[in-house]
Amino acid sequence: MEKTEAVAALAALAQENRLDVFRLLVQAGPDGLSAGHVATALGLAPNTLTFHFDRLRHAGLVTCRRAGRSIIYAARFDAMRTLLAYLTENCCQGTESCAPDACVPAKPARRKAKETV
Amino acid sequence: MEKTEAVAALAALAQENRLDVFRLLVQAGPDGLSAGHVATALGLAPNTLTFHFDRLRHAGLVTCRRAGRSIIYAARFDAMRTLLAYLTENCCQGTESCAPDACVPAKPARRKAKETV
DNA sequence: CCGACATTTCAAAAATTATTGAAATGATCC
DNA sequence: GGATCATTTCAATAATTTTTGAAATGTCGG
Repeated sequence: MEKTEAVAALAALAQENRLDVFRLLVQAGPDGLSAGHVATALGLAPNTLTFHFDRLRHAGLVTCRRAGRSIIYAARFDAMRTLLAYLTENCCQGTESCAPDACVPAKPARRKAKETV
Repeated sequence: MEKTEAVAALAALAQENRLDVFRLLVQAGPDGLSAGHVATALGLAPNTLTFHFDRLRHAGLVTCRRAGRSIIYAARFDAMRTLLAYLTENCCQGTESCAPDACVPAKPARRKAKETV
């Protein structure tokens, strides 16, 4: 991942409304939500929301597709993972300062027997 | 983690120079680097760097301590992990859209027998 | 085709953020 | 104590970003 992309993605997330939007989409899963649904859920003006969607989309963090007269936005999970990996690249000089538990699923599947201390 | 903190941390990272600074500190490990060392490494004016350090510090992403006439800055790995976890909270509705490989260590220690495919 | 709805576009104003240069602080060396 | 080095503070300017309101586009149902 290039630095420019990472900055774009972080800048896209570094705003209260957009962070709300993105997390809502992340929690909604791959199927996404309509623009109107998001606007209602978060209480944002539709044109303001378009502006924020645009920034998220240009940052590569969401995709959109038309469905009838609505437009459905969805989080790009691959982009999110790439970003997280970029932040921790070559981290901690081999020390264990950085634990790998980045994904906290809604439904905890099953815990491993024991972590590598 | 509160939304406000997350926005602060993301905003702190959403700037080219600060992202460089933070990643340099992340790669330097828990011991950190002096302000001057960072300034030289990245070619930044010392007062500009102070401004950026301040933002990183207020966002809780770095700590600083004095050592002689230098001041040593270090990444806060705990804060980084908390932020990453916040982004992926309750993610993907149980689908596997979000993989857990957030930490890519500099020196690959030893590979586990087999990854969970 | 017309009316209603969902979303986007455009332009301007308001707010926030980054960089700069000069001067101040604090620690060390002689 | 005075010179020197490392970093910070302060104030001003420059640049970017967010919000707003009004009008436009595209889609559907009758």
